[in-house]
Amino acid sequence: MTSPASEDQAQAKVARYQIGEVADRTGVTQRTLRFYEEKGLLRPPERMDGGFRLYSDDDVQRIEYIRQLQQYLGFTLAEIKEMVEAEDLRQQIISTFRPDRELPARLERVTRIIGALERQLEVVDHKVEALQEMQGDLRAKLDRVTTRRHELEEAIAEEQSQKKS
Amino acid sequence: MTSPASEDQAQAKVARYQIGEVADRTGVTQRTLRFYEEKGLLRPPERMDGGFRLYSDDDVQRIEYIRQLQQYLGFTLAEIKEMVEAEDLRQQIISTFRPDRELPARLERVTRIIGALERQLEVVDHKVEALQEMQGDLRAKLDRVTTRRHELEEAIAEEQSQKKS
DNA sequence: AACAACAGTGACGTACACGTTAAAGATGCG
DNA sequence: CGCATCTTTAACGTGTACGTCACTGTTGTT
Repeated sequence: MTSPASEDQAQAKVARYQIGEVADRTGVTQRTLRFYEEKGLLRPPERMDGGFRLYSDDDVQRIEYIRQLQQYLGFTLAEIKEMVEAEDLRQQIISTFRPDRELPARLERVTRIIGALERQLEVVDHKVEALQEMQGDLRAKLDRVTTRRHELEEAIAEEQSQKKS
Repeated sequence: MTSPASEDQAQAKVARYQIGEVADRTGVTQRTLRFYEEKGLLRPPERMDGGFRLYSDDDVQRIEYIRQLQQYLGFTLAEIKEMVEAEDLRQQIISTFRPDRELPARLERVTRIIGALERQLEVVDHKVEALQEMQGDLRAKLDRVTTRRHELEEAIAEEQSQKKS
């Protein structure tokens, strides 16, 4: 019974996926998954005996999060790395849940997380603002041009009716 | 009097800037300005006799617009090119302001502009939505973590007062 | 006219974000 | 057990968005 000191929680059904399946599920390539790991965006997943990567549902969620940040929001991988590192810190604190002792250390980590979150929020707020301004501009332009189309349509209709007469 | 058919509007004070000044004003490098021109993001500006580029206020505005799209909104230059091309079409229509004849052609151009604007709006709407969701998530996380900080602070304060007693 | 400072055009270099082989080992299935 | 399929690492290739020379030509100042 010399188990390597792990897996004691009732491991009911912690699903694990190989890289191929994760790639299919998330829509990113295997290469990209390894790349993200290399760059520190993903924590090194477990491995099976042969060395194959085994991803958890958490990992899958995180990959989807990364893609969101990248594709829809235009963050660079470096920025995303900072953001997910903060996320990691949060996870650590949650798992390190011995509710007393080392309170000052815990306080400090929490404070750092708050700082990171605040910085992220600032960036996001700024982007939202810029985008909403754009949205307004675009809508205004669209309105004006749509009006012009109506005018043109009417002008053409008039021309047609004049030809007929 | 065989002028090459141009410049008849009272050209009161159309300011022109050389590339260096434009670079300073907009914060982009000269190299980038030439690059944008090469890629079709900026219309080729006027030149003076020696070949130096002369930018207008319109050009400067456009450069700032491009930077907004790129930096805050995460559009690629290819996407931006599409967007500013639509803008160009609008300008052309405004300048080509002979109010009758060729009405169907004008209608078609207007319709194309509307299509482009609608596509842009769709993209922007999507991004705004994604960002606002993020914003909510971040705020929620921040709330939770801030609560935890208060708890920790109180716990520490308690510990302190116990030491004193 | 001389001269520094600025601007022009290539051409090559670079950082990011992956894609694409290539070669070798691991797994699943009949 | 054999064999196709999958996964591994390593190395090189690619497109985007510029940066960095290097060298030539242009402008403003004295």
